[in-house]
Amino acid sequence: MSTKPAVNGAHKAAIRQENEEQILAAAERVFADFGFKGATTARIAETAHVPKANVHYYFSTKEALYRRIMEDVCDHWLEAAMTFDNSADPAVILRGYIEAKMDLSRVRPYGSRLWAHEIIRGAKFSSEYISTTVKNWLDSRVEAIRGWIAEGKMDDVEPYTLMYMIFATTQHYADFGRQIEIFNNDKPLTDAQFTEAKENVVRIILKGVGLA
Amino acid sequence: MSTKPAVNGAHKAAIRQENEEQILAAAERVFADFGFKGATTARIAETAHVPKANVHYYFSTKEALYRRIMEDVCDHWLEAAMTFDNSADPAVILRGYIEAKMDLSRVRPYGSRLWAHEIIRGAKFSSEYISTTVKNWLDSRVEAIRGWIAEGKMDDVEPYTLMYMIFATTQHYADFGRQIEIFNNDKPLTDAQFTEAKENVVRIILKGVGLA
DNA sequence: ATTTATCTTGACCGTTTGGTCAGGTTAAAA
DNA sequence: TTTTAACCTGACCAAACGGTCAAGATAAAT
Repeated sequence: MSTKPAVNGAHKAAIRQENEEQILAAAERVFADFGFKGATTARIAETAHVPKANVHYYFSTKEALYRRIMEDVCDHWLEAAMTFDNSADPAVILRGYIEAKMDLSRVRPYGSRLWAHEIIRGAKFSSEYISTTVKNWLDSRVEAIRGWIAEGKMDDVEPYTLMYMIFATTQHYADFGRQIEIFNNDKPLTDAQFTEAKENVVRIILKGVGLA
Repeated sequence: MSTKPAVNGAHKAAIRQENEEQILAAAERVFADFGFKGATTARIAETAHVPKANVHYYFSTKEALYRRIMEDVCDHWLEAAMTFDNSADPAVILRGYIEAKMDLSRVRPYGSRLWAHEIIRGAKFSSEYISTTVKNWLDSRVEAIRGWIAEGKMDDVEPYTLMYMIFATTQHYADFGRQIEIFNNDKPLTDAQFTEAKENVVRIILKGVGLA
């Protein structure tokens, strides 16, 4: 019985896609909460509402699953990175990048936390990605900032320090979200509060480097 | 044979103290690197150069050891917090606090990383400490900042956002030290580089809030 | 209707984990 | 010198872990 005739093997493909997505979403949460070693396949399975053996059917090992999620996180990060183009006005570019990173922390906090775990642990899985892709991107932005400084468009600040400050502050809203929540009387920041925080971060940094 | 006569039970006490210190130092490193679940008692023992059973002789459980270290970390944090007094000039106070926190990240990076693990995981062991001691401290500093703003001494910025920015940026140099190292051509920041970073962080933030 | 390929899962396995303990050693007290 | 209290540790254990597998269910192809 059953089985929509459907075109080709559409149903099977849909099942696969839905299960993979469910497992990936669950794994992102669990890895973010407990780190690679602390996360258990049993908990990932439970969170995804599938039996543990099914997790291994779709992803051969725990490490394979972890690497796959790290790729996704990096893809999203690269997307935000692209908002930092070299064309327009420095103040516009920095504002856009800071806002994009703040929004990323708001919308995908688990990815940021996962990244934090990975780095604190010593970047065992991703040191190559950092030392190539990310470093190349960062170095080119640092050069852009040096150019702006040379043109007298902004203060003479150490560019890496500025970039680290942006990384740290924006990601703090994801990585230390629980702490912020406690300080905010055990309530998550409202959209209004978050928007206010975002505006203040932009304002302080832009003024701090002489762009306001 | 042997046994320096020594005064009273001085030798035994010294043995106890040295072993406890060795185990605590090892545990701080291992917990910081792997988080609570990821850290193993075997690895802590190995790092401390004592048999695993000896770890349990001095600290009943892994959790007891973890809690003890969290206390030590909090004590150090409180020390730095005390540099943020309400008396002097806002610029002097903020500069002093930022520098103290930067130095803490440099000298005791493991403590900062341990804290990061703890918060990312949801602050299971320390939410009470945060919602009482730390929150009281933070709220009183926020009030001080509001006072400075009211007196026209600095820009009208959202005080929590400013404090989070200071937390995030200063702790970034400990928590994401490995990432910074990779960006710095796989070499740890030299003292000169770190001093430059510290000065830049102070300068950008002070100017950013209208204190320079 | 039959075959084939994919999906599903309870039960199982070897390893690692936090923690225990008996029996020994060493140093302080009597 | 003897006794006592503290320190030390190899060997061990039950629980939890990542991963496997055989056997069944379901859907697509023939």
